[in-house]
Amino acid sequence: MTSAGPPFQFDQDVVGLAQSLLGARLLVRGVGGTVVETEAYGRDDPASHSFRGLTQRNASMFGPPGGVYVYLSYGCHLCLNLVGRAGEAVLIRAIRPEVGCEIMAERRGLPTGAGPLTSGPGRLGQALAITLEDNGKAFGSNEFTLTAPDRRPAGLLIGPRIGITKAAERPWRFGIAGAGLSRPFPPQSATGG
DNA sequence: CCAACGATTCGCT
DNA sequence: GCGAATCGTTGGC
Repeated sequence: MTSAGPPFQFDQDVVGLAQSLLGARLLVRGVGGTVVETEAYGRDDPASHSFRGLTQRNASMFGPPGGVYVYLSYGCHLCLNLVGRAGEAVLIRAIRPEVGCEIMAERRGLPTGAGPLTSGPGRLGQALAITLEDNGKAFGSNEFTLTAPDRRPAGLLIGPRIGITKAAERPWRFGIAGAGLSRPFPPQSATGG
């Protein structure tokens, strides 16, 4: 039919949310592609921005499920998150660029068709022109659309999260094998594919 | 108030 | 593979 897929279920455990996001079509102001890499950040999670409770920066993490949480990383990069249950969020680490590739390349300062557009949270934020103004907005709005895949994609990868020092042993990074990942997954983490 | 620290990326060795 | 860039948030004094 004309349906682009089932509605997305935001109100679920953040680990399941991070996995179910894989294969979804993400568009920000009409530009984007398919989510291929995510990380889960929980409420009682030393690596999470919400670990020490509500602050001004992480306030949107405690907002309604389906919200947009944007933060500035290393003073340079704006990273996009999907808010789940209170204090939980999914960092979108990589998408496969499909819609508006020329726009994304221009935003990244790269020639069309050359270089990584949206593999890595900082690159993705730049390619999708994410700003702190987007913090607190909602997925499902005109600006942020998210469509779940008809089927769970094959080739699920599971591994430890990237770039953190606390709770690094938690296998809360998820990806789709063979896609444009920000970094390779450790060996032996492929399942079902 | 001040110092330390990132959920990163890019360029150079 | 390693280190600088860069600045808001955080925690301690």
